[in-house]
Amino acid sequence: MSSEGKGQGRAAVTLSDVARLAGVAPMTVSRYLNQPETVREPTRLKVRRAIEQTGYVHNRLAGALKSSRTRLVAVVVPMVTNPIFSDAFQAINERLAKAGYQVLLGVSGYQCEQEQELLEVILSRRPDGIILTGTLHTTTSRNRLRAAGVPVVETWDLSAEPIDMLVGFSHEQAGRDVARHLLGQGYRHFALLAVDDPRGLRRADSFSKTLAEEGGTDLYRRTWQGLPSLAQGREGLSALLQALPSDQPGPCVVVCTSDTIAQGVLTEAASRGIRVPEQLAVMGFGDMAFAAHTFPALSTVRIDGTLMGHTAATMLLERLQGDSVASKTVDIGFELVKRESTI
Amino acid sequence: MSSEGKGQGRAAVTLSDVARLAGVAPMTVSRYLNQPETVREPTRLKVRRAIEQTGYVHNRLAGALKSSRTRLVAVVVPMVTNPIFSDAFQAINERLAKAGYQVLLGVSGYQCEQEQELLEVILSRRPDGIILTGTLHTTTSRNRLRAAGVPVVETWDLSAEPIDMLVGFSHEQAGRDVARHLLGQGYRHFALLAVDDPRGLRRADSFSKTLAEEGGTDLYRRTWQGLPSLAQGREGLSALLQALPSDQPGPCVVVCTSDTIAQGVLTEAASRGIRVPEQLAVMGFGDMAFAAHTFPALSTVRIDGTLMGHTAATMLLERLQGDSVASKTVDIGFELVKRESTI
DNA sequence: ATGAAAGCGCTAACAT
DNA sequence: ATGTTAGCGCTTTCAT
Repeated sequence: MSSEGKGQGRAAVTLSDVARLAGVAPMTVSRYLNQPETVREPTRLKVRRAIEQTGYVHNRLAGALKSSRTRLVAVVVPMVTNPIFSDAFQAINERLAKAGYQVLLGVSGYQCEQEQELLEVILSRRPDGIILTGTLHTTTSRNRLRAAGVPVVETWDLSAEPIDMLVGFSHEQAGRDVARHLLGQGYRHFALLAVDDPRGLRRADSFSKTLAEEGGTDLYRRTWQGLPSLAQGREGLSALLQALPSDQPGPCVVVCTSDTIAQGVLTEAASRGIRVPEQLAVMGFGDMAFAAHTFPALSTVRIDGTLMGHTAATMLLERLQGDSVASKTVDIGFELVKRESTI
Repeated sequence: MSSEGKGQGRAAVTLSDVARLAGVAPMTVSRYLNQPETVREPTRLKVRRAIEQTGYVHNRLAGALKSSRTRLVAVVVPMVTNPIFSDAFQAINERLAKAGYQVLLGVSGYQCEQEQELLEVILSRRPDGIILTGTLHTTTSRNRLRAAGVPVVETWDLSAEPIDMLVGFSHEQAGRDVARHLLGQGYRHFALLAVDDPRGLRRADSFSKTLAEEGGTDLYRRTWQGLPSLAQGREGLSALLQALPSDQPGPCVVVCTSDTIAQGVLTEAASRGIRVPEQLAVMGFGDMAFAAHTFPALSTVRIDGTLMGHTAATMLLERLQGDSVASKTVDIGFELVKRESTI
């Protein structure tokens, strides 16, 4: 190869090389790169040409070291394969990219010890900000984050004591509202299909508790480990049908902590010729893209992931630009969406 | 707040502070951090204590500047909300994290001009390696990448002229194999539902071409822009049914460039009481997690995203560790999975 | 509007 | 096994 790559060929082009070729000081090139408007057009032209000729690529590593601004934001998600996070993550990235920041990704695997290790690695990169999923962190993590003085946004939850900033919604309230809504529709028989993610579990518990308090009705419950899947929904309904008394007096609602599980329930129902919602009702969570297009269309709880991501990124950017010190908490709420899978 | 954050309080703790407190040279602390086995236990202990006392967090920014190794790998995906990439992305991240590398995320939005801009920003971070999606890049991008001398792995495709390393499968062959398989099963009436992503389109074109050459049969085709969705599948089948002659002599296969679209077709079929595969057959692509659990179970083309991601990361890491200069191409292949949605 | 000096915090290379 | 020296490539700060 004839390239002048850093690996094999000559030393990489530096800002000083560009400056020499352009006949200006290195500082002028730096200004051209960072605040072009402070450089006069004739000078800009010289610099531009020199950059083109040399094929110079700005080195933000060195700049960051001096200025202690990396323009890096670390985003920690539990699992990239869980589509519930995709919209928020996409929105975060979009917003940050537009503002000239880049995303350093961390995957915590739903474990706060793993998150703690991750955070150490992340902090060693000196990100300008950190966006976390959830409010469940080790004490060490919280202390380190505070000590580092990095702006932090926690997402997907509300908590009494955020590390710094927070955007999310109340999972307790979501569970409660679903229970009340279904009780209000006249349902008295419930099944709950959940995966063991911490927030989903809290919704489920809140749901059960509300039922116990306000309905006094029976509840079949099944919990899985890992990611929500169609298979769980199918399996869950099969098991439920076996557990159900044959003299079941009224229709049962299957409440799922994820739309994906709910879609599995609908699928299993279709495969058995069970009519939804007449014989069996189904409630999802998330209002993912497909929820409006299942058959029958899925009643669910809408979470606006895009809004959450956008809000999180915006809060962070505002803090990064201005100096508004106020810790802020934003409740983006949720919305019950009644479609055809429930009465 | 009483924290010693970089923002408000005192200056951040540096490696030299730790060294002073431990009564050793800065270099010894650096060794402790990077190759602890080269430091004797008594010294290690002193350093460990000093780090704990000061709450020191390693600054890899400065280290990277000196050593020109960032331990950063940039990963560019078209869209994080497209679940087809999730498994591969997850596998990449896992493999890299285990090896002490971190992922810098880039989202190209399926546009190679956008990718080009992204690449400039990415290169300014001096990543040790780059993993790209697809082989469609601007000439400028290819040149810059080569000039930078960064190891590059392109994924999700095979191409005559990779930039550096490559792992994927042949979309032409996939389209052809699907066509031949279905012709072999006796199908003569075809519909094709596609989204306009470049690789899906190539599969679709190859499929159509093979049909024209080897089957001479009719083909209904519909293409959407953007991400694959359930809604497209439902809409696509509705439109197809209207377009179909009422005296249709045999069953039709709906071939989709994504499992998600195929799931939509199954959903629409179920909602209309159309029996699959007797009255209508459906073929997906991807073998995503749900494909084995739809009703009926979806025949599809399996792509092992986890394997692809793992392979890509491993190739990169090998290059980063050893100095094997050989450009390598890996064909991970694909597999036709016959389930119940086709005969 | 441009330049000169100094140094961000670490590690490669070379001692000891 | 540990220490010393020098400097990575940029930007802050202070001149001009």
